[in-house]
Amino acid sequence: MTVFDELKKRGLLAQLTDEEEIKELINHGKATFYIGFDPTADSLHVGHFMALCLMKRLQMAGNKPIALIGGGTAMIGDPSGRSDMRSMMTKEIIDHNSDCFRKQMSKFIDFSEGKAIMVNNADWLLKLNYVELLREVGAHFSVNRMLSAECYKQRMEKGLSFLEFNYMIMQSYDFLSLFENYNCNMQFGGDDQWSNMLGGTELIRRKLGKDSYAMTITLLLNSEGKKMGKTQKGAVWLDPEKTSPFEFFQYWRNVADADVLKCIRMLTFIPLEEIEKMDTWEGSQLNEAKEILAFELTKMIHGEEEATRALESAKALFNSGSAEEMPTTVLKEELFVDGKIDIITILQESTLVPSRSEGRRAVEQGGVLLNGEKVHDFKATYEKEIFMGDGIVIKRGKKNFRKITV
RNA sequence: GGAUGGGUUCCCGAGUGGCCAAAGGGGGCAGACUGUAAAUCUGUUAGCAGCGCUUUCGAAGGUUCGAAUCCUUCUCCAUCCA
Repeated sequence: MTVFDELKKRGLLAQLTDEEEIKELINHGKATFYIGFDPTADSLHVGHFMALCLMKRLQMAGNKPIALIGGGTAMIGDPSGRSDMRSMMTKEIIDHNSDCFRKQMSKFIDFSEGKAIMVNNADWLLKLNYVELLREVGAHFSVNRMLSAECYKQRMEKGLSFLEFNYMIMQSYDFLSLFENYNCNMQFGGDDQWSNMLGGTELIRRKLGKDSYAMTITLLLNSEGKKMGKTQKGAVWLDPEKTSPFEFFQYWRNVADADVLKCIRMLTFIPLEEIEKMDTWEGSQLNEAKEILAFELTKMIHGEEEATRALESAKALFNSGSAEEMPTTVLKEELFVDGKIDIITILQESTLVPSRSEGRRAVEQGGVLLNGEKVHDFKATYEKEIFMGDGIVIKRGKKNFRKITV
């Protein structure tokens, strides 16, 4: 199967400027393409991961990827699909984030000589001269056209600053520079980038009279139409310091039935034939598929060892209620009063609850278990002795476990 | 620059002097049911040393026994006019 067909069958392709031409180029390894990543945080997340996978697949097919870190565009902030303005970041933070991105990306993509390159658009964007840019680039953009772009729709109601309005120009300029300096003839990205990417191909056509191509990948949405890879607490990060391998594993282990197969197809490298077999799975059998999904993804990002550990922990935890590998909290000596400690303090110390009030509620509603026994009284106190040795296992709700020792 | 409307808790949104820690919905959390899924039902959803206290309605001042609500200044947003 050709790369193009594979991408298509996995449901990764969203919009393309010229299907035939793109197919031809990427199937024969003739494309030099770029994907931009704005360093808006100090770690990549799942959305970036999809783009990196695409990069990897195309690299394996002999195409040359350019990973562009948006050190310059991050100074502006992409308004696409957003309902409010991004907070402005300082140069220092952007530089730091760029470094983090660079390190994480190197784990997935082979940047050795000739295989792929990494560039930072701060290198050319920050040097631009305003008037010159307006004459050279700005003249080729129609404000009317830009405003009618779908990506600004929400912002047309809430307000759009001139700063952000220029984002499209910057991204288009990036494509032009890469086209001229690196023979980059294609740009890929998330589907929300479509308008910005078209801006680039248009600019290249108008300035240089040459053809370039753009293709977007489907945004990973769940069955409710929300972006996946986000939790109440924020994004699911690739950095193990920000989202532990176990949490990462659990996120995927817990996706809805309706979303498992789609995730496996779009995110993993499992051969399509195998995925097709899973397609017939139903009911509780889908749990197996979820386990595969979680394991595969954890393996890709944190390595096989961590993935196995997460899998084992999860199994042990949900079957017997205990496990070797579990987030552990060590209680400090001063927390004990007369050799005792109360349940609320334990909950709070272990970060199972954010406040004492919530801890009290959790106990009152019967959501707290200590070594498998339901805690009925929020005033319950415990002797220091029971935390000795292996300690105890405390559980809040169905899925939050913590081991407590002294 | 001018006119008008507006900023309420995680989000949307009611509330125009005491009955307001603030209706309703969404989301979250917990319980029941289950398959670590979905749907449904129930409870809960500012913080604390539980029936009391402390902080909260864009910010700072003021009026009042008492302010989310009235006044002043500031600030931010939207719409219309320039």
